[in-house]
Amino acid sequence: MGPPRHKTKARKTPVRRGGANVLRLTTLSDVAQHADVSLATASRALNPDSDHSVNAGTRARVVAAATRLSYRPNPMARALRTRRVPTIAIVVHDVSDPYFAEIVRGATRAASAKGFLTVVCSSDRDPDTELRYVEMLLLSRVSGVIFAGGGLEEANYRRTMREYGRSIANYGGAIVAIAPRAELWPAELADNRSGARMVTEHLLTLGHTAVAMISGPATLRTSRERELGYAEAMKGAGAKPWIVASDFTRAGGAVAMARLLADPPPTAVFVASDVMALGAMAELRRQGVGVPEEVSVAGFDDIPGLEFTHPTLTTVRVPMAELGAAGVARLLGELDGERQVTRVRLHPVELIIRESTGPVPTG
Amino acid sequence: MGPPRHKTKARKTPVRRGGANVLRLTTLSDVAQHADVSLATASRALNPDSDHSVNAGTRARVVAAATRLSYRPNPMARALRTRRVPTIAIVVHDVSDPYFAEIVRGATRAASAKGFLTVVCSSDRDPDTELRYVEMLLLSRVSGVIFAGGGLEEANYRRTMREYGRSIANYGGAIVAIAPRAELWPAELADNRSGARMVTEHLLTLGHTAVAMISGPATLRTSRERELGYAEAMKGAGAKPWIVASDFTRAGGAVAMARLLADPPPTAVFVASDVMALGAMAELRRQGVGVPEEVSVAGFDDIPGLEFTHPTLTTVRVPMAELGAAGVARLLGELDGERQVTRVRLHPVELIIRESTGPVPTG
DNA sequence: ATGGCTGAGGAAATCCATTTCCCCAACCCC
DNA sequence: GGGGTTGGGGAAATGGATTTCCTCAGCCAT
Repeated sequence: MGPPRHKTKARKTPVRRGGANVLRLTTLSDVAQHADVSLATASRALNPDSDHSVNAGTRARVVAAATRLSYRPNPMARALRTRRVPTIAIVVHDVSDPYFAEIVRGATRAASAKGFLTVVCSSDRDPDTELRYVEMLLLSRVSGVIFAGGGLEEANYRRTMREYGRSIANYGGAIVAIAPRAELWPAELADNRSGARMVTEHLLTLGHTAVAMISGPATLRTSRERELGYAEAMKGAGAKPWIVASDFTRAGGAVAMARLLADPPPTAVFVASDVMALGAMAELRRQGVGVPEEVSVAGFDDIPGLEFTHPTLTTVRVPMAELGAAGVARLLGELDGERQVTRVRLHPVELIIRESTGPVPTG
Repeated sequence: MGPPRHKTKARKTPVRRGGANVLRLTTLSDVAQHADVSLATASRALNPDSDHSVNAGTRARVVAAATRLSYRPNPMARALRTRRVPTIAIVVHDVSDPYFAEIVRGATRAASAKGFLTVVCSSDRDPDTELRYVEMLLLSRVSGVIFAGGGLEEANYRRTMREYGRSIANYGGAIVAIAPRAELWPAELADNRSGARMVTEHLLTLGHTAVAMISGPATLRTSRERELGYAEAMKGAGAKPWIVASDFTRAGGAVAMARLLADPPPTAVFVASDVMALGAMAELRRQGVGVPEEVSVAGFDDIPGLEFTHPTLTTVRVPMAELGAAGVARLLGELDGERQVTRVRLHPVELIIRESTGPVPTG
């Protein structure tokens, strides 16, 4: 191999410190030495996208050395220079909600395929928790943030979030939303409004006129979009909208359904999420109300496992995992500077008719 | 403030590069300048755990300056030096499985309270995927890894995993398991065996003698532990064990139950996970078998929402979120060098009796 | 008074990859 | 042949915090 031409400072004997045998992974300078080139050339040979060209032969030598030593760049050192960690973050309201869990699954899979790790942040729908998380993300210089939960309506929250967003953009990070947000970052959204309209129309077509809706908290934009679609369909049929708001949880669905059953009950209920719908169906069963014989129920999202409920639940399929993956793809695109023409892209949803909806009871 | 006594190299005029207005967060050297001390002193003043002492007055000056400038250490620079990122990882089989989702929720919450971000890795129960993830984690120098999914039985997997484990330990990272693993890292485990014994005994006490078990894949240690508890209880009652293995999914549960119903069916079934149990119950309903009138069903885990199934499901409560949190606590303890006397700590589980189990049918 | 120790602070090395300047040779064009 | 470009390579700065190694003053014991 001959004597090294460069005086890249030779490494001292293998480091040991604190008595412990510290692992030393191979560094770029090891590679440079073995390939008999300078650090700069080694770096350029391995990052071909640079503007500085490298002779093909030299590059081959470097690449060979890197392979032989199974060199992996230290992400931290790289991050310190490039000001970005090869990690993305996904901010959800609650990982243990099947809707978000599914999104997270899609996102992590897509991210890891591109060599990115995924940090998951559960805000518990609390503006302050969410802001604290985003601050941590910003300080850690994650490459990007995907907001999977709908935006919250609160003045301070909105202002601070916008500020953090600017900071992230400043260091070269990107932000993408896969749920409706006032800040209007580039977004990949499910077509909530159409979905709600479709499912409501399905219920109307079955002959129902007293179609109530159980919606989520008014502070969540997702609720509002789904309400909008419902209202449109109802208006189109000349029927009177009838909305009860509650939490996006099983218990929330049960409570709301109990409230609906107190008055002369509707013959059909559109529930703004499957999780709530499961709670609502449990309440109906508890009160001995037949589904769909007495009351039809439809949900939204198509979370996994609805084929195993009784009766199986009619719903609107939101491509959750695909949304997560699309969010990642969009994020990485933004990082590469690809400005999309359409800032907000709508993903189609699909009506899935199962057993929980049926014709209006006669008599 | 007077002329600075130290020649900490003064920052050049605010940086602008690439035309973009790049945000410059305050650095330690800013703090040092404002407090009129050297970089080293500033660092030591803000990290009091060091062996090098700092005069109380000096520390106060530094802290004041840091507060005034709202200084936040750059995690990447710190990581480069300390060889560890302030991030932990949790490796699960599938985030969208409610069992793991719940664990992840507990873990992320506990981690963020301590200032750590949490990356989530879903292995899909594939040894190679899991290994790939762990390699990424190792290269990223995460502070620690929590294995939330049971270990897989495969020669190459075990060997490589052990190797990666050594590497992680070498750079000062920690590993903790919250599911049984042959590698036997420090562990916080649910008492699977006792739980399985308890629930089986519950069924036996109700008068059942033909108690079958639907278990998970044989390659998963979690399955094996639960089988062990079941077998113990059966043997104790002089009853013959009867195990059918399947996937840890709703579909897997349904398939296994169908198989059990083909032969002269059991009067009670212990299902090794709630998710499988939901599938099993759906299959029973599909075939018109009454629960618990004809067949009693019990699950394991107590995933959220079982109060809303019909009938509500008897199960064994595993403190999932607490396990996640305990894993984080244990991990951070290990990082601080606290060796626990008990490498493996067992968390008690609790039998939750609901509607799906009842006395053996007469006649 | 002198050697040794401790408390407190500073300069500089370190972690490792990227990037900015330079430099040199070869080549091209008047 | 002189001046200008370009391809290819190197040295050193950079990013920001931690840590090692010094230094110095003050204090105690001999």
